Parts: sequence; C-alpha cells; structure tokens
Amino acid sequence: MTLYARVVFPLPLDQSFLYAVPEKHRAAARPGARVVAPLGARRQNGFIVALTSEAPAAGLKIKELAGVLDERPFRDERFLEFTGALSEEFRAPWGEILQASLPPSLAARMKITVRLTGLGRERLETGALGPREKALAAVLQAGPKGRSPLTLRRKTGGREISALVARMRKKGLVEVREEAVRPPRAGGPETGGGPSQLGLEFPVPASDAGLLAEIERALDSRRFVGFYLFGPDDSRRSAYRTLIERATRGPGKALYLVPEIALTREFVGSFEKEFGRSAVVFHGRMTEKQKEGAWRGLRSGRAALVVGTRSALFVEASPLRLIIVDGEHEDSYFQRESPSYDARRGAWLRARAAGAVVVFGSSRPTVEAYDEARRLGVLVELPGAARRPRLTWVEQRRDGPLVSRGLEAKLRVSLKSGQPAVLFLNRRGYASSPVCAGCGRAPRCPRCDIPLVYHKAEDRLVCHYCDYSTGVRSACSGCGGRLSFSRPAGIQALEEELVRLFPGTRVARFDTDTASKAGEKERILDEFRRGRIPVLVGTQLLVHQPAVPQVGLVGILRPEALLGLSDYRAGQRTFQAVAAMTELCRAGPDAEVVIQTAPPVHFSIQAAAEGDYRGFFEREIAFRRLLSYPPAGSLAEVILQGRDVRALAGRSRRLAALLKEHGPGLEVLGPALASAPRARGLTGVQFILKAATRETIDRALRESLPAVRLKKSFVFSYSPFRP
DNA sequence: AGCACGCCGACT
DNA sequence: GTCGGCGTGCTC
Repeated sequence: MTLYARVVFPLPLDQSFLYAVPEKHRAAARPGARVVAPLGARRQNGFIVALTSEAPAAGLKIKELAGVLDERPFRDERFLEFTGALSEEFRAPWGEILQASLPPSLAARMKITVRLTGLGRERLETGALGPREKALAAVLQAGPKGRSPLTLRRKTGGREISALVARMRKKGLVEVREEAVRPPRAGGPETGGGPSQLGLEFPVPASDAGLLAEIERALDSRRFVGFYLFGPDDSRRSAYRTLIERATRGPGKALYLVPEIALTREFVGSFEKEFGRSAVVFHGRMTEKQKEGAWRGLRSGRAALVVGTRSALFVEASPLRLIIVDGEHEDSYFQRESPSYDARRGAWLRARAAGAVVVFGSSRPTVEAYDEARRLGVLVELPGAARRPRLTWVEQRRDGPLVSRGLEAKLRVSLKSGQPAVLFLNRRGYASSPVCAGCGRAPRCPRCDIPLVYHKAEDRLVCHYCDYSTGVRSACSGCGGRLSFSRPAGIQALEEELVRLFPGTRVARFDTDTASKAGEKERILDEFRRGRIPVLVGTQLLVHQPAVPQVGLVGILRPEALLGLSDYRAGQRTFQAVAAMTELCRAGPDAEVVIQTAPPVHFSIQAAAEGDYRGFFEREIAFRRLLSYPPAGSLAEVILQGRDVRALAGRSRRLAALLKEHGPGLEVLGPALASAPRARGLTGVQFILKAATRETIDRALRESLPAVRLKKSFVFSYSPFRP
C-alpha cells in the first residue's frame, strides 16, 4: 500500500500538495517533518502536515518526495493543529507560518550570488545584449564580484528580475551560486535554576473569586479555558505572577506576550528574583544567536517562561500550560505582512490545541474582547485605585489659536516653576481638513457613520467603506451645518506657535518626521528627562514610547481629530489614546491634565479623561450594535491589488457581483479605493463585507474569490474568544 | 514565489 | 524569420 504525504510550502499559495512517500523515507516521513519535494520544475523545501494511504483523486500527477530533512518532526502534532487553524482563519499560507516557526538553526537560509561569466563580459563589450540584459550585466561589471538578487533588483530599477536572471543563466551569461549560511550557535543569556516557589495570591472581589478558582483548577487539570483580566497594571501583574507560578510548578511552561520589545526587558527585570534565571526573552529584533539561545533554554527545560512580543507565539514551549496576552488592546499584536495573523487570536488557538489556559489582560480592553468575555462569563475584574489627576476642560474655538488662552496661562505657570510639560496633538505637519462650522466635527458617511476622507485630486469627500462621496461645500450629516476648511492645525504649526508665545524656551517635537530613527527618539526623550527641554510636543507616536517620564502638566489638544480615522474602531482608538496620554500625568495636587477640545465633547474623550472604561464601553457597544459592527456582527476587509487600474476596476466589479449573489445575510460595501495607497505602482481596491457571522463571510469568499485572479489581502474583524 | 509557455513587436 | 519583453497560468 502506498503512503502519501500532504505537504505545504513556504510560498504564497493557498494550497497543499500530495506526494508519494518512498519506502526508504517511511520512518522519518511524519507530520511536522521538513521535506524536499519536486514542485513544477524545481525542488522546494516544505513541511508534511498529514499522512494518508487513501488513493489520491484522479487527475493528479503524483510525484515522490525527494528527501526528508528531519529524523524527528521539528514540532509536535498539537503545534501543527494550531498553525493549521491559524492559517485557515487568517487565510495565511500554512507553509509560511511553519517557516516562521523554525528555530534559527533549522531555518536553512541560502545566500545567493549572481556573477558575470567571461561570455557575459564579452557580450557586454560587443553590445550583443537586450536592453534589460545589458543593464543587469553593467551593474554586475561595475560592482563587486558577486551580487545578491535583491541588490541587483534595486540597482536595475526595482522590477522583477528572476525570469531575466534565469534566462541569462541558461545562456551562460551569468553564474548563480547558492551557499548555505551556517546555522547560528547558541549564545546570549545563560539560563539556569528551576522556578522558585511563590506563595502569592492576587486580590479579587468576592464576586470574582469563583473565576479565580476556576483558572487555577483549569491549570491543575490541564483544561483549555480562556479568561480576561480587567484592571490596573499592578493588579494584573500580581495576578500573572500567581498564575505563572502555578503553571510552572512541574515541567509546565508559560508564555507571556507583551506589545512592545521594551516591555520584555521591563517584565523580566521586575520579576528577576522570581523568574530571572528561568525566563527567556524572545522578540523579532533579537539576533539569530540570541534566539537560538532562547530555544535551547526552553528545550533543555532550564527555562520555564518565555517573555516576548507577537513572534514569541511560535516558539517551542512544551508542555505548554499557560499563555498570557497583556496589553490586549494594542494593535501591535496584529501582523500585516505575510503571513498575516493576529497574535491575540493565535494565543487562543494555540492554547486550545495545547490544552492550556489563555489569559488576556488590559486596563482598557478592546470592545470586542470585553464584550465576548462578559457574555461568556470569563471576565475577571481586578480591584485597584485608578489615579485621578486633576482635569480641566478648555474650549477649543473653531477658528481660535492652536493654544488657547486657558492652556497658555497654565503653561506659563508650569514653566515658571520649572515643571516640564507634554502637549499632544495628533496631526502631522500643517494639515487642514474639512470640519463642520456648526458642530466642529469631521463629516461622516450618512450610511456607514464613519468619517469621510478628503481626496484632494477630485476635491471631494469620500467614504472608504462604501464609496459614497459628496462635495466639500455640502452640509454636515450630523447637524446640517456648512462644511469649511479648518486653519492649519498640525503639530508643526503648534511648535511654531509655542516658540512665538514663549520666546527663548526650548520646544522639542516628537513625531514621525523628527523621530523616525530609533536613536533620534531616545535622544529627544533623554534630553527631556534631564530637564533640558521644558516643553515636549508629540503626536500619538509619543504614546507608544515606554520611556516617557510622567510630568505635572499634560495638554491634550483636539483629541477629536482621532475620531477622524475612517474606521469603525475610531471611538476605541480615541479612548485608548486619550487614556494613555492622561496616564502620563504624575500624581499629586499640583499635577493637571488639560484637555482642549471643541464642544460637544465626544463620549470616548470624556470617558477616557475620567478613567471610566465602562462608561465608554456602554456607549460604544450601543453604536456598534446599531450599525452591526463587530462584536455585534462580523466584518472583513478585502483588498485587491493590481498594476493595471482598468483591469482592476473590471475585476472588482465582477467580484462585487459575485459576492452580492450571496445575499441576504451578507452586506457588500464597495468597491472603494483602498485607504492607504499601496507600495510602488500598485493600486488598491477595497471591499467591506458585513454579516452576522464569520461563517457567512467565509462561505462567500470561498465561492467568489477563486474567480478573481489578483493579489489579495484580508483583514478580518477581531474576535478573540470565538469558539 | 518561481518557472514555462505563448504571444507580440523589433531587429539580424 | 528569431529574439527579447511581458502577461498568464500552474505547481501534487
């Protein structure tokens, strides 16, 4: 009886392939093993994901595996189950996910060099070459002996060159050499010692004590279950500590995910006594050597805890008993580049496959997670005193100055007493945008209720969900007032105004223009910390810096600009940003947060300033329900990309027609121009699909997408606890 | 992705 | 005629 292996490749393919397993490879060919297999005209590394002895469907030209690279599978079947589910849910190629899960020592990286042959040099001199061949040969002639395909591509204008190189190789004009880069040897931090005993219990109100007991029971009985811890930072950390201790008492391991690299060190630092020697750090910016060290520590059993960013989701930690996802509301858990996935959802899927406990935590959860956790009865509320800084509201007059009189006076007092201040304004440059003269809000789409985006070329306001558009002189859909352009209101304008108001005072600006490089960021923050810069102005970029010191005066200017993001999550983002900015204010009677905004104050701003998450949640969930936005329904963004705009238009119309056949139950918005103009020469067209359940969306995509051959990408709505 | 195939316009 | 550029489609 013949044995067949189902193989996936690290290629952008939405598909697996079937190969016959030769007799001599029977023992090693197991799910999870790496293989080499003939694919088309070449040999390609891949992964076995399943074995079967069933006869393959007719019409397949079955080939044999060329080789098996591992005597033992590099990961167990539970890990395969997890990555398979992740792949399916995010439409990310399984093979690419597995490739990203390899330890550095197995990620066989090839160094490819292209060099000109004698014949090629001769042809270049005699000019017997095509224009593209000539360009490539000239680059090779001018530079060092060998070039990598990537530099060649860059130096010849960025166009695809693989076919060209292949042809030239066949003609003997160039030579292509492949070398295996030697695998890294383990280095980095040594780990040792077992986890020590902790006897901590975290405080929970009596009403939630039952849930705590349930988490502990699940840990002890190795049952899969998911929980959400809602509460301030220190209460959550104390809870994590208890859970980690419990999970790692025996051979069990724990995975602790954080949103930022800087937080990995902070966490390990703060728990050094308990976990320092048995914890390893893992994140994407580590060298291969350091990563290899982390893998070794975990495999040998010396380390019981991994602290890392989203890529740490894939490291081997067996037997896995606990996954913690802290700062659940942070967008950095989502990976946009292929393979694209959401590590928060990934944590749930991995915990399910491994029979582990998954715990999310935040002081300001996403509406989606909070709602699901509450409905499922897995929301644990941790007590803790919320700091309440003094709050002052200052009216932002529509055509008034960027810094109002009220804020100016506060700044003057603060500067006189030598107190540093931070001002936020979330708009770069000098941008001006259309606002309603009546209510001061950004105009919104009457159908989707998300902000319209101003397109300068057509001089119109456009909805990026449904492509509704209107003239800039039209009436505000909220109050009927007239729209007009605001005065320049960007952060650069703010900086200049401050310099004018306070001559001789140093003002530093912190945005993507001044702090794009890593070193530059630290330099500005360092100077601010030392008191050399009394006033720091920043965009939202400043919110995500871990090392911003707390100050006595925090000014939040025009936070309503955050609501202008053309996305149904704008309210959520605004709440999170304003809450984070407010937290930069230190405690004390002389410390103060000044919010300068145009009335009426949006509930997300009001609630954030007052530290009232639940107040925000109730209003926001009502809005989402009203328009069936997640979590009240499921939503998917489908982006099609192409070079040829006319073909793109035709095919997206066809896709729209196909998708619409799946109604009722599926709402198709679009096609509309994708919000971010995509990379070099590619135009993007976007659909929004809305339905009550994710299944409806999946079915429609499954049946409609194969008919449209174009580069596609997806963003699905976030639903961490979906069964 | 990477590679083959097949079609079109510009040269010996 | 033939060669190179480029779009299209397939890979078990």
